[in-house]
Amino acid sequence: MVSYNRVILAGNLTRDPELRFTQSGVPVCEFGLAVNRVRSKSEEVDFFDVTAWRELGETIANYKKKGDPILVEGRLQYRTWEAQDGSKRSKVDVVADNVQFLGRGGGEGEGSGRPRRGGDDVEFSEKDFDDIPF
Amino acid sequence: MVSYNRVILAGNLTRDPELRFTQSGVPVCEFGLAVNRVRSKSEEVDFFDVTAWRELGETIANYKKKGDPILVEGRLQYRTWEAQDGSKRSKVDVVADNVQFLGRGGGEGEGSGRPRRGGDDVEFSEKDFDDIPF
Amino acid sequence: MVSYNRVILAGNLTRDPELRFTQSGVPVCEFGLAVNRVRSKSEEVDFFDVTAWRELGETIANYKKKGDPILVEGRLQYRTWEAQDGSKRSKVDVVADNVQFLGRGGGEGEGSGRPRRGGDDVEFSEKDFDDIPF
Amino acid sequence: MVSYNRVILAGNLTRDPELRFTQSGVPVCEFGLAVNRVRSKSEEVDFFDVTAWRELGETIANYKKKGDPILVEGRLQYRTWEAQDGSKRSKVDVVADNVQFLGRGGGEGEGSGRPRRGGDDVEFSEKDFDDIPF
DNA sequence: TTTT
DNA sequence: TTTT
Repeated sequence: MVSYNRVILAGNLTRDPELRFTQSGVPVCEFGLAVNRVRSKSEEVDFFDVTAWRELGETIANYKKKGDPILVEGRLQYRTWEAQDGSKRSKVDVVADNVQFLGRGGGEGEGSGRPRRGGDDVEFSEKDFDDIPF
Repeated sequence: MVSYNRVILAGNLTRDPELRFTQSGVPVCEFGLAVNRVRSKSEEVDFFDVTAWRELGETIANYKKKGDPILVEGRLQYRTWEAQDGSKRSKVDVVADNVQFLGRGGGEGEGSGRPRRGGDDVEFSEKDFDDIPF
Repeated sequence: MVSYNRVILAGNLTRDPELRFTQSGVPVCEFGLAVNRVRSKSEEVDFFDVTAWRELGETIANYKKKGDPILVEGRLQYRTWEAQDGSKRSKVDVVADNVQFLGRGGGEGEGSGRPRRGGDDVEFSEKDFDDIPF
Repeated sequence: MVSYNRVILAGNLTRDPELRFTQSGVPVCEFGLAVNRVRSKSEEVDFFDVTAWRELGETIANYKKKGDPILVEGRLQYRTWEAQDGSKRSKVDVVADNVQFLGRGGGEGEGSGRPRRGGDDVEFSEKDFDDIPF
C-alpha cells in the first residue's frame, strides 16, 4: 500500500523551544509554530506543535526563540491518550526531520547574548561530504 | 514574513466520504485517512480528518469509499471550539486542495458500474492548451 | 500507476519576468530562479527556469523583478527539441501553479511606485505574536 | 535569504539502477524516472535523472530495476559542463534523499520469481520489505 | 471512530 | 544567461 506523509510549514515560534531528554538521554525539543494563512483577508493563524529529536532538536533549542521565523519539514503524527476524566483524546502534531532557519528582516527585538545567525543557516558538519563533488 | 503550509499524504479512507452542503449550497466532503508509518516495523498508523470543498469534494464523494487509497495534497488547519463542558478544545485537520486517486490493484471490492479512474483527472479543459507547444 | 510530480522552490529571480502570450491570447510568464544551497559552505547555487500561466503569470510579471525572493510550487516538466545541428536536446524546467511572494527584509532596493501586494501575502508584523497564549 | 528546494516524484524506473563508487568509495546510484502526467489525456510523460548516495543508493540498486515504481523525495540540482565541441551545457536532475518503494504494476514483460500483483497499480507486497532495514 |  |  502506498503510504506517504510529508508536511512543510513556515511560520514563527510561539514560544521558546523547550529541550528535554528521554530516560535514555535522547534530546527532544518542542515548540509551537504559528503559520499565517496567506490568501486570507482575515487575520487567521494556524497553530501547531512541533517536535524535533536529537541534534536537530538541540540546534533549534540553541539558536531559536519565541518569535523567530522557521521552516519545518517533517511528518504529521497522530497521538492518543486518556484524559484525566478517563475520556479518550487525540492530537495531531508535527515531527520535524529537517529545519531551515529563516532570517529576521530587521531583528531589532533580537535579544543578543546568544549566537546570532545572520540570516543564513549553516550549522552542520560538511566533513562527511568532503569527497562528494556537488 | 514567510508563511507556508503544505501537506502531502497518501493512505486509505477509514470511512465512506460524507458529503454535506453549507447553507449557501457549497459542497463539503469529509473523510478519514489512515496513513501507515513506513519505516516502522511496528503496526503504527496515523489517522487524520480531511475536508475537501466544492467540485473536489463532490468528486471524492462520488468515486471513493472506505478502504480506497488516495493521495491528498493540501494544508493543515487548526480549529478551536468550546466543548460541552465549557472547556476549550482544538484540533488539527487537513484541507485538501488536490487529490489523486490511487488504484486498487485487484479491485474485488470495487463496486463496478461506476467510472473507474479517469473521473479524477478530467476536470479541466485541454482546449486552452491547444496552441501551447509543450 | 501512481504518478506524482511536485516541486517547491524558494529563491530569487535571476532576471525580470518576461510576459508573452500564446496565439490564442493566453498569458505565459517566464523567469529564472536562483536557489542557494543551504548546508553548503561553498557558494553553490542551482538555477532553474520557471513558467507560470494565466493570472498567475500576469501577477508575477506585474509585481516581481530581478532579485526578488519568491516561493514557487509546481511540477517538473521535461521538454525535448531538436537543436540547430540536428541533435536532440532536452531540458527540465518548472511549471508553477502556485507562488508566494517573499518580502525583502529591509527593502532598500525595493523600487517603490509599484503596487506592493497588500492582502494575500508576505511580510507581517511579528508583533501579532506577542500575545499568543502558548 | 530564504532558500528551499524540494522535489517529490512518483513514477517508474526507465532503466536498471546503476551503482558506482567515488574514488573514496562512496556509493552513488543513478537511474532514470518516468512520471506520467496526470490530468492529461495525451500520453505524456516526463523523464528525469535521479542520483542517490550511500546506503540509499545501495538499497535502490539492490532492490529496484527497470519498470519498478518508486517514490522519490529530494532536491533539484543544476549542473553545468563543457560539451565536446566546447559549448556550455547544463542539466537539471534530482538528488534523492529519501525513497519509498511502490508495488509493481502489471509487469507483463517482467521476469517472475518475484511476487506479482494482480492489478494495474499500487499495492505491493509487504513481504519485499522484510529484509529492508528501514 | 479507524484503512491496506 | 544568472539571484541574495
